[in-house]
Amino acid sequence: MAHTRICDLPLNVGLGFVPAGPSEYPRRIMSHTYDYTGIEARWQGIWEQRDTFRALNPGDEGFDGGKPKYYVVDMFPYPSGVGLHVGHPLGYIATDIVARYKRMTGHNVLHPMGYDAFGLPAEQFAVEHGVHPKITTDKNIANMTRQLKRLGLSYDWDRCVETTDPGYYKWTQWIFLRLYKSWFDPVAQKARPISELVQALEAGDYDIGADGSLVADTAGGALDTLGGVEPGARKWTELAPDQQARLLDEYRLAYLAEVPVNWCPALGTVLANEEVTNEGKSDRGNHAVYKRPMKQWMLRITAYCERLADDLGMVDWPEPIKLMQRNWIGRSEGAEVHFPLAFGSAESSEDVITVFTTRPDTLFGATYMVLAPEHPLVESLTTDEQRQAVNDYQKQAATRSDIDRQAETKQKTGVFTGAYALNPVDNDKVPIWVADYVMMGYGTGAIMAVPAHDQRDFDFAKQFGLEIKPVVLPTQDWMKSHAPEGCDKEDAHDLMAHYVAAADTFDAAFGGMGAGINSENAEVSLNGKLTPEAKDAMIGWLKQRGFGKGTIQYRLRDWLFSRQRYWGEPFPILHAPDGHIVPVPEEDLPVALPEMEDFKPSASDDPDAPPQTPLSRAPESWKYVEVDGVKYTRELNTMPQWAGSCWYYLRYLDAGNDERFVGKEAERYWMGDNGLDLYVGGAEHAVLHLLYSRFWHKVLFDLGHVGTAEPFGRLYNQGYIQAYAYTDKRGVYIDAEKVQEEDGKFTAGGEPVSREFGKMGKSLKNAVSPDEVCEQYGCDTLRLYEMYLGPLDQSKVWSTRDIVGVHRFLQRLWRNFVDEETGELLVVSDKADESLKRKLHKTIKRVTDSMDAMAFNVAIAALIELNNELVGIKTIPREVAENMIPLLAPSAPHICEEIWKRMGHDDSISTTDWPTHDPAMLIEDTAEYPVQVNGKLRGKVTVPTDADDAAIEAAARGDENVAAHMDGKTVRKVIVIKGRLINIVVG
RNA sequence: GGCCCUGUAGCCCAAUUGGCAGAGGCACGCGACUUAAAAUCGCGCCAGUGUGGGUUCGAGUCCCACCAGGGCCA
Repeated sequence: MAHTRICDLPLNVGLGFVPAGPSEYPRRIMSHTYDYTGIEARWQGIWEQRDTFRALNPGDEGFDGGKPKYYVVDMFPYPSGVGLHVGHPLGYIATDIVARYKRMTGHNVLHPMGYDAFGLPAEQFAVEHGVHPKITTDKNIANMTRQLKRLGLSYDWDRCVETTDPGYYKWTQWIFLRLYKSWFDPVAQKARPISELVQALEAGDYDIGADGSLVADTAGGALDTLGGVEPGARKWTELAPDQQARLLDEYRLAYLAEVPVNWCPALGTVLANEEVTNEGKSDRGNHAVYKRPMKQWMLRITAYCERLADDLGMVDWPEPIKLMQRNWIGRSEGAEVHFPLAFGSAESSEDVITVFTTRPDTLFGATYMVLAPEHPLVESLTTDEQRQAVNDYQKQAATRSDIDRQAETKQKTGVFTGAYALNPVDNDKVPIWVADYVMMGYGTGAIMAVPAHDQRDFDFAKQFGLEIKPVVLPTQDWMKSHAPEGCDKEDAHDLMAHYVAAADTFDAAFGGMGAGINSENAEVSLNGKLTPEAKDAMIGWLKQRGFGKGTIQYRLRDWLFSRQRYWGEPFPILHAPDGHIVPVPEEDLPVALPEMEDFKPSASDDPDAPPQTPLSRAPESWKYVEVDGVKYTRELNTMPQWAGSCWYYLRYLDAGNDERFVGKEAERYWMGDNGLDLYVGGAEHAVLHLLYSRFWHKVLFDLGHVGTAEPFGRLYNQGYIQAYAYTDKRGVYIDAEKVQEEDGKFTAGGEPVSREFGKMGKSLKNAVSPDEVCEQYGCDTLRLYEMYLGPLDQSKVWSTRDIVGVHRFLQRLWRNFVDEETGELLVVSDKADESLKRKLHKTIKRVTDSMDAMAFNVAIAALIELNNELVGIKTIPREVAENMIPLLAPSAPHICEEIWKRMGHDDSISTTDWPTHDPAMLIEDTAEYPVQVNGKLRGKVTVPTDADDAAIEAAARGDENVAAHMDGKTVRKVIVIKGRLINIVVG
């Protein structure tokens, strides 16, 4: 498929400079001052001309397989209409420095860039302005590419990917089909082709249980996780073909399901849980979101919960990000407990309420049960007397948001169903209530309430006068601070007696761990057992008696994968008239988006408005496909924005491949054993993109399409660039550029404004464009400034005022190397003197260490220091110049290329070897030791570097002031730390 | 409410990971150059590390509590 990608368009630096070939390198320049504009445009032209940063794949001509690989990727941007502000390139500059540094240390470096171009803003802009999203997207990509190229970033632009490119989303669709055509084998804990499930079923390895679960046909316990032996199990061969098809759909990793979804009428689409804020609003646009059932595509990410959590152990990521992912996955260990209904027979599942609890050890204290208002059993359980009250309550609950319902401070509400269940441990009748503090979406939508040991249950029980039975003995301290008036808080026995007799008189529930009390039946006793032990004992008993089992519960839900949008990937799916689903044959991919005039989503204020996808208005010729005389309808939803970003790092490896999503050899080489060597982006993607992406990667791994279990071996989060923002007296943001400062007061147009502070961006009107800075100071200055602001992973404040600091550094560097009067190079073949040489080697070490630690601010500081040293001398010894310029080259590549060229090198500095320091040059002949007496600095002594501890100690004792402080006291201890200090402890 | 991160000079930040608190930049002051200013060059200025405890011969660094700012989850 022939198509022109926007990022293929030629460089337009907008400076009237037409890139010249290397042979046309200008020999004479009019002015000899630091002409960053000319230098930067010239070198950017040369790099582009020479393909300097093209990365070779195995098999390419000139590929050197002997070098180690280094694959470094930025989280690719959304091509927004306003272009880049200086906050965006923070990470890009950092990865560029790493890429350039790694090239110089002998690595094959792959450093690509692309665009995540599907999504709401382009579509919304298109709707508002009547322009096709393709046109705005292309325009924005062209602009951002121009901005990025102007920063001198060493991307291999030949590998640029755009998620909206049919040549790209062909493979997004292909991967979707991999998910559709796979199932998750819970025994092997991996995805397998669905055809293997069919084979297993045909071979009779599994039977089908009454509830559709697979039941191992063998007696062995290995397949236990698939479900217990069920009496109503049927053979695969007994099923009708459509039943077989439906059964398979139950196991696919991509499946259609009628599920309660987050419906946002204002956006006219559904949203994933991850796209809904805590306030129950849409992440984008802050519109109201409602729960409603809809038939949607889902991806079975929950099958991978365990591996997604466990495999975080094998990647080098910031701990807080790992923690956030673990929290999001939300693994909790506990037990599933079946409560028989008081008047049921407990023979079939309908007569049982199943709950999940993390505290099975408190089962003896379960004095009532609560169902979520949406729980399917509410209808059948409720007695006639209570029906009216329950129905009213359900209606009322539907209007409250989940957050509202879960707030612990809020007063609890609820209503009795009139029905009872039996606590399996003692056959006590426990009332079944309906209350909205229990969510249908988590666990089973039903809980056993243990009011003595759960605060929400405690509040509820107090409010409705339900029994509070303590079954865990709290700590002394806890009882002391929560005991009611009238009991002796200093008397442990009195406290305990009070608690056991009347836990409801205490002012809170005890949720901690402790010894069991009141927990005994004929077969099991938890009394005296500590919580973990008690849990095990209870789970053992439950399992033995068939009342439950130990399970692991996850917070993560399956991924809602349909959107009612135009500007997204179409699904490669056809619907037959009889409702069954047929995947589009892979040779027919991509299913291209149809050309459409009207692609507006059907937005509405009415939460009950029926969802209508833009593609339902597509031309008939697109919507319907006839195969073998059957008229199929295409799937009319599109994929969410996250789809394209799930795998782009794989496409970079082999961007032009029309045969495969990525060539095997390219994938094996660049992904290596641990995936990406460095992945840099904002922490805001901690739980969305990074989780989805890992999930897809694992599926591809299971199916043998990629060779690593994890995609991103190392992750690094850059901080945000923040900036001052200003509001007028109405609280409206004012353009930061219009604000003036006088005597610490801020005004705009004569009106006083107040200063705030926040992440740079359009909404706070405090964005600074990199174009402005490049024009005024050059991009080398911008690059240095952004790195010099502070540690990369921390947020820092943009201050245009401070840019001059690094700019002065570059000017000073220029003057150190080039005579501004004559343009003459000031590098000479003289030897450097000893102290300068030492300084140089110290700098090499410091810069190298800092580069490895990604502490670019420190690396730059070290180079400024060395440069300041050179200010004092008229000419630069070549041995200094030859080392110093390469040290700076990754950070400020343009000026370094220019000086390098003038020093007589014809090759780009980017291919030069990174300097190495001579350890001998770091060793001084003598060392100065601070001498402490009792930890306080009392003197300094200078001794030969190779002096032994005794000699150092002797020298220290010889110091006059030290001796004075030791006078008349006994020396208790002498600590001599080689190369550090001496501490004499006296007393 | 829980968890995580951060707190060093007027400001941004270093500190070899437990070893002399100061590398660098900004701002400021003085001087040189200049008719003058800018630029440039030179010199100088300033904190005991948010607060209170603890561990240690020794704490910016480790532990506990609190305070402030930021983030994530409720």
